[in-house]
Amino acid sequence: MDVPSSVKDKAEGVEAELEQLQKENAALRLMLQVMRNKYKMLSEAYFRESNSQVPTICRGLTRFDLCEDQHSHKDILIPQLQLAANSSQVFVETDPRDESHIVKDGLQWRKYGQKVTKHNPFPRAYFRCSMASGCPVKKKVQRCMEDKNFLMVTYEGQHNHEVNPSIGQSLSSPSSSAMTSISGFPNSVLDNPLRSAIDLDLNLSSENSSSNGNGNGNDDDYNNKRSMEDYIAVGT
DNA sequence: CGCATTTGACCGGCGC
DNA sequence: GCGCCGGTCAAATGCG
Repeated sequence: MDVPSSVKDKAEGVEAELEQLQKENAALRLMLQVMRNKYKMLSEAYFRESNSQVPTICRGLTRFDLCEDQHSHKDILIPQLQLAANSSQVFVETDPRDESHIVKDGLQWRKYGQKVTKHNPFPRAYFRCSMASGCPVKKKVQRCMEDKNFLMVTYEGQHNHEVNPSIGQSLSSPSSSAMTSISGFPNSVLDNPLRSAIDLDLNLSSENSSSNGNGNGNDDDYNNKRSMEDYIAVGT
């Protein structure tokens, strides 16, 4: 019983895409989980602080962390978001056995410390930007406790030098197969939480359309991708 | 030999 | 005041 090679190719293509989508789905689930945790912490902190009338400092919380329920807390969250405007967090999928803390984000970093923190058994590595002398940007890299396949990378500060615009693209290079920006990395234009969510969706589609081979897919591939996306869109 | 990394020591902020 | 914890420093070490 012969199966036409074109059908076989299609099936393989769909399988590959399915695998890719499953990876992305895992990344999104993880992100959602982290967001839930942070939102829970934030809301608890807010209700605690609002009782005592003491301003809440929410360093480390980012715009996208808060967008999930922004409509109900819009008024109180905005000042806190501005406090965190200089920091951002991304997730990078890596081999869980890889302990190098290396994230290929297109910048040069110099490691200056490593610590084991209380709530995460995995060591946290501290890096400084070494692309220009005196650049104040730092990043922290730590394996995500919820999913060992991901590194949590926290950037702080703004570069005092030119940053190649293509760096943003390198963030989702094959070496980091699922890199999901949580919020306002200085070189990514994420002006508001909703924009972040929209970008995320667009990335899913655009990554799919370029992830399968040379990026010059033929019409069949295109149709397969469309139907797969349509299928997923209907299913959600 | 120069530069990057490692790692224990140190410091400052915060809560009790 | 004390202890805990996260972040940084700096000497030792490794590597090209």
